[in-house]
Amino acid sequence: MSEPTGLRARKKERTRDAIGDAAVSLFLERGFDGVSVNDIAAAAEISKPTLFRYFPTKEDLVLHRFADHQGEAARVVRDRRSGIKPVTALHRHFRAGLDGYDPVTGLNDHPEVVAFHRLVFTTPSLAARLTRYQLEDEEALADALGEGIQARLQAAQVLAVQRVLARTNWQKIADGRTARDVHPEAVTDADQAFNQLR
Amino acid sequence: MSEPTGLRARKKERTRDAIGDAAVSLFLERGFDGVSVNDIAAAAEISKPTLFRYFPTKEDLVLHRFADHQGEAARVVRDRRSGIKPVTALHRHFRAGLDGYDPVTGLNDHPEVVAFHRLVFTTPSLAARLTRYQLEDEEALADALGEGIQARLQAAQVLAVQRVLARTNWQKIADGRTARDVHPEAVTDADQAFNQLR
DNA sequence: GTTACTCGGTTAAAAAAGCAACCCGGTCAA
DNA sequence: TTGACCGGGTTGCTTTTTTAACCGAGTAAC
Repeated sequence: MSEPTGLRARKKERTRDAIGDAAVSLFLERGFDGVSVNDIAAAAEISKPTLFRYFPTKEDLVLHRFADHQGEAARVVRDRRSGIKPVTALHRHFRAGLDGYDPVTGLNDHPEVVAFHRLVFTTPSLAARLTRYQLEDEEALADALGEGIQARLQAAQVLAVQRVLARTNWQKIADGRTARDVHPEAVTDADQAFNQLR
Repeated sequence: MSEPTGLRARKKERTRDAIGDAAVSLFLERGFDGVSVNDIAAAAEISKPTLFRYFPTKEDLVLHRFADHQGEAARVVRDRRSGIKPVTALHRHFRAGLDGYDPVTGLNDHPEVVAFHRLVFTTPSLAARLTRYQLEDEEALADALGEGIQARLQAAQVLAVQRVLARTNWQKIADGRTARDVHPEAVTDADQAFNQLR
């Protein structure tokens, strides 16, 4: 099933994970600006140049978790079964994320996850960089949807919807509610939003 | 206190330990000839050339634990306090090893240690290589003792004594007795042997 | 009696990592 | 105002590791 991973690939992935995990846990502990890249490199037991070989900027040390979902929307559209409309496929995918309490839907009450979201949303440079990721995502989705202004508009709207839904869910959880408790209204919100898109 | 270990040195040491540990545990499990160097490299998650960069031959994967004590006798003689005769210093050092149940004295009943000794003593190529290590050790000790045939003879005798004592202890433990039980007679054996050397 | 393994060990080239030194913009103090 | 740090990144050079291919000896199959 899984590709025949050589030693090289396996170790690279491990190093990447080690850096990312060390970074996030330090950030959650002392805040984005309270941690230097030197600290992270030391914690991950790698050198500074190596760190920057894996992550181009300090921000990416946080956002790689979003970056890993990069292009997901476009993929969902491309891989949909024939006869299914793009928006429907995206709707179902989001719904599945909700049911699985996927962190990207905002519907996850693990303390670490909610702290992580707070970190991202309350650190300006991170929020800024995040929107850049979302723009790239939007372009990819637009390409998957077709050409012309119609596709671009729809892509923008879909991602805007997802963004709002995720933030809404996260906000409710940040206010102290549990994911299971919020789940029903998250579903109806999503149904309503996606239905309006059609 | 401890040397300023850079990343490089730290990782090298870890890699070496990983290889050595993987090798020994596989050998104990399936015997020296039941394990290929490829198996060991795979278990240690390194490539075959890397393995041979750390250990020149397959035998050394086992014997590095002895190699780590290489030159110890010579060092004991050189570092003895003034007024102490070499044989006395070596005697006291061996006695201290006995009291600390140092594996090199054979007086250690940890299952892993006794299995390890059996592995070494019952695998011809290992036993052969081990005597080569002991010869080097002997030369170093001879140099520490002085020059001429006198020093060489004494070095050979001291190491022969230690070898016999260690094997005797190990044999008793291999027969099922505990190290603590064997300890008193190990001490009297050592006292007798070293006294005869003077 | 080839052929085709396996196993210990080596080689050459290329990828990756380490190290030290550096650039640039900020900040704080003399 | 200068000068000395510290922060995020970068640059070159060296060391380490992976990879794939190979050698030479043994050995089992046909």
